[in-house]
Amino acid sequence: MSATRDEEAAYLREYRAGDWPRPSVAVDLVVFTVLDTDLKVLVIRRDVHPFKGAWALPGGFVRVGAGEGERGEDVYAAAQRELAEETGLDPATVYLEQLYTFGAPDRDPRMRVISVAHYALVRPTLAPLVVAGTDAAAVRWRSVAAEAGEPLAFDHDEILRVALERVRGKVDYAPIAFELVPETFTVAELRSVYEAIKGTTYDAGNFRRRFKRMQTDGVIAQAPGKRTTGTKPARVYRFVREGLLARPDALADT
Amino acid sequence: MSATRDEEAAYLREYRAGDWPRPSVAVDLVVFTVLDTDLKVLVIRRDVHPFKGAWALPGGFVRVGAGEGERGEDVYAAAQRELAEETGLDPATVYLEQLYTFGAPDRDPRMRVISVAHYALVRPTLAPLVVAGTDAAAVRWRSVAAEAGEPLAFDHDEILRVALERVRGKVDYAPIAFELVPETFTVAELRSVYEAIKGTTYDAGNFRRRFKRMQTDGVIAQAPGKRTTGTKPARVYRFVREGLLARPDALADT
DNA sequence: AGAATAGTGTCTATCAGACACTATGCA
DNA sequence: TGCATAGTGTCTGATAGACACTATTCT
Repeated sequence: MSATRDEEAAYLREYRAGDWPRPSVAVDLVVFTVLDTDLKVLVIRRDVHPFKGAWALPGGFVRVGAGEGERGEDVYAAAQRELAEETGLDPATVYLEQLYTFGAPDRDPRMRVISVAHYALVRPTLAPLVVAGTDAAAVRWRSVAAEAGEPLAFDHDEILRVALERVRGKVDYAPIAFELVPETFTVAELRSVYEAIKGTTYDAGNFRRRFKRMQTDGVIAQAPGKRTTGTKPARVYRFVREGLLARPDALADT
Repeated sequence: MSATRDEEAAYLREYRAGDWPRPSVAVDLVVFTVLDTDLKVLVIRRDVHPFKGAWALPGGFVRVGAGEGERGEDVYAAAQRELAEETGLDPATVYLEQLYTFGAPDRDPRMRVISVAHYALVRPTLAPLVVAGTDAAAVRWRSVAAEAGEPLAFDHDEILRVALERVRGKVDYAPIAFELVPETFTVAELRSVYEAIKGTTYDAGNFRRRFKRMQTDGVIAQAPGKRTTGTKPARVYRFVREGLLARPDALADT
């Protein structure tokens, strides 16, 4: 056993990475927010070739060390870094999760690029802080509605489609809607987020009942004060992350 | 617009991939089956360094073209190829789906390797066909039970954990259990698969009711003949893949 | 006063868990 | 004949959808 370990140490000392061709690995980001009861995705206008002038998802390459001891950054760290660089958002304030890896050989006309897509959820209170990064001519919150605009660059329409599918599915069993409301929120505000994500309407009364269940489960707690969006001021609540600990398996991924 | 396209064509003609360091990209496979009412995962004994002699998940590198025109294979195709090479299974007869991408900088002691993990579901009727591939000393169906054996090589215990989580969650809303029974099956056989996956027991009567609902929904159809596993022979059924078309959004990923 | 939203309560259908029960084929 | 498994039926509690209704505040 120890002999095997010594042998392995020797093997690793002598090991030189073969010269098999390697792909570039990128991260692409599907950044969502909800503005005016509408689900939006962040797109940037490409300032460089290829697809110069087209809208695209933000993204960039994973930094890989040159070999000798230096290994580079984690894939998730790369997603966080690109989020900060390309949008100006602080990763600590944003929900970020790996989505799917897209590896078609010709998805980038320049060379072989395998992209590990992630999606992010940004509170509407933070959405206005977004600024264009260095290699983008502009940033825009685009509606995810089907009719919304020209095709995106690369396979980004496909990535967006998968991200939408994921978020629409996950919102039913994981507490991700809370990542798309301000720190404190009213029942109607949370309902509006669900409606924007699912693309349907929910009965106000029934949604309220669901809301109350989350409150008795300790997932939601009342916050001080009231907020008046329309006519009558409404109570405000906040998300209790620790409340989830009471519910088994609710931490599946968050 | 056309000017831009010409410009882009020229750009691509001139484009030479930069010499940024690139990672190796691999696929790892979590291959499940159910044998003797127990969920098993396929592990191979490593015949080479590193982790020589340890059990590991099957896997291998994605083939990337050398550049000039040749781009190499799709990531999913690489997973199919590795499945065939390392286990002898025909990818056409096996359910295979991308799981998650593992990209910690030091997950492989040799060099930077980013692995796109997939999971596969193999019918018990095909499980005995598995044979060891070229760079494995042995193959084994190992129980996924927590107490089952020594740690796996690399971060494969973590990959297995994520795969289990995915399958346990997905079996409740997608028809993946049918990939783990023979072409025709009894109610008890399907129940046994659910029990193996979830690690619990289901009331036979209640499960039967659920089964019947799938039948009226057109997802399951009765097949000719009966099968006798214990005492009394039971009716056999088959999965009707097209039956899902009647149910909206049931095709989410399958 | 009227409009609009906040908030409450009821009826019904669906589904899961617990469990009692009958039916059938094999040893 | 007994036993194990196949297969049926009932009761109860939780939840979602539809919808009627009251309460409060702003204009």
